[in-house]
Amino acid sequence: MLQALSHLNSELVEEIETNSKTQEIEKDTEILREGQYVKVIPIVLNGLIKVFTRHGDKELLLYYIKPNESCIMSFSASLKNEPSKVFAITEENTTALLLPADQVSKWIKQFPDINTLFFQQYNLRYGELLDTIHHVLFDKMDKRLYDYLKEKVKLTGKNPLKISHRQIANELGTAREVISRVMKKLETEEKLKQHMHSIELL
Amino acid sequence: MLQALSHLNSELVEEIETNSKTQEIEKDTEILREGQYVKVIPIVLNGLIKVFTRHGDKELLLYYIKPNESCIMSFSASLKNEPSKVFAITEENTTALLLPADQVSKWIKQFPDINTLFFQQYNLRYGELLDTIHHVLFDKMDKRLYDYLKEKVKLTGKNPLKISHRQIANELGTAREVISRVMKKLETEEKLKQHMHSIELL
DNA sequence: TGTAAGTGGTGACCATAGTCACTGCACAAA
DNA sequence: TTTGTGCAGTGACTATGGTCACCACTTACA
Repeated sequence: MLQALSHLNSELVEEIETNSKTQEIEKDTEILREGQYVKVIPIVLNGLIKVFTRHGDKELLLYYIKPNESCIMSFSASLKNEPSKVFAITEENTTALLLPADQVSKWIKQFPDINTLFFQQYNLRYGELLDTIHHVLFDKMDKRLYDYLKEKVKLTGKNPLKISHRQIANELGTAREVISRVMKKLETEEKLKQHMHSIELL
Repeated sequence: MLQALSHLNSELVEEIETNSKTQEIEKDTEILREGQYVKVIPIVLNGLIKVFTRHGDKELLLYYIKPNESCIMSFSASLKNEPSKVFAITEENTTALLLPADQVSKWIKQFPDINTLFFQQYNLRYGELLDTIHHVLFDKMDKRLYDYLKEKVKLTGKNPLKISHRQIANELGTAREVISRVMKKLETEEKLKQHMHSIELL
């Protein structure tokens, strides 16, 4: 049985399993475009989905959807039949369980248990957005970059990371040159602090 | 009957009315402190609640809870018995309906209809946080200040606004001097544009 | 093998806004 | 009247980071 659903009513789990389909999604697939209407709620089984926002040609990473989490904001969007305000893209090859939005509305009434799970997911995203705000407003680039790299290594399990300065700049909403500069600064600083040697690029 | 609840099951409305109490809260009352555990979910009947976050001695306005809205994040916090990550303060004299958190958990299972309302509230807050992120990261101070003033006039219905530069600076997460400067710049600019004359301070 | 595209490094410059220090002003309490 | 307190205005300085121009290096592929 699916671990993500392990604490739910078995009747509901059966419903979910018969009405949803598991899908393999290749790395770097855009699965949600801003302004798009949402018809499925994905639950990540494994892999990693990146959620971000855009403004002109600047982007900003909002958070990742990790295994056993769902992209709950899809659901809100689907509820009001509103277009999405964010983008989502697979950061790794990802397997996801796709719940049809209309079914989910039904299940919610039929199996109120599922709500606890949904509320938790909402809460999680709210907290992550709040963290993002703190980073953007209160932290300098050096701290933002350092935290970003640490998080990335932790999430992907990859070290060295395979990512270009340009990509990093996008995700942090800044320019490539800035990343170059700050990266260099971090490297020299961190040699002293004995931290940085555990994170490498390329 | 309460307008906020008008589209709910009448049995539920009765439950709510007998188990919740309406409370008058005076302007400038701190109703939620960061790190506090949450036991009631307020629904604003009239007045205005300001929700903000803090980092050191810097603050940032996140959003307002307007009449017929609820502070849904309280609920998430109460669910996991987690401390709150934000602050809330009444911006005006406010009347709120206080739903006991433990009762709400029960109602959710008993009256699944209430979920639609909750999900909508979540969605609203998520969207507002996203807007806040956009303002902070993508907009310059002049635009941020202008939008802030417009919004404030709209919400409070007061013009001229009674608010000090210091307060504005707090809510925008910047310094008083910056507000002074930008305010002056806006005033001269806006005389030309024929916009600003509709918003005044003091 | 030569060319194009992508990547990173770097110096110079600029704009925004955060900080500091000080002024003047209004109002209220002593 | 004097004094204290809070608010606003302002010039000077600084720091951060965004922008521009350009170079060097690698890789792919035509």
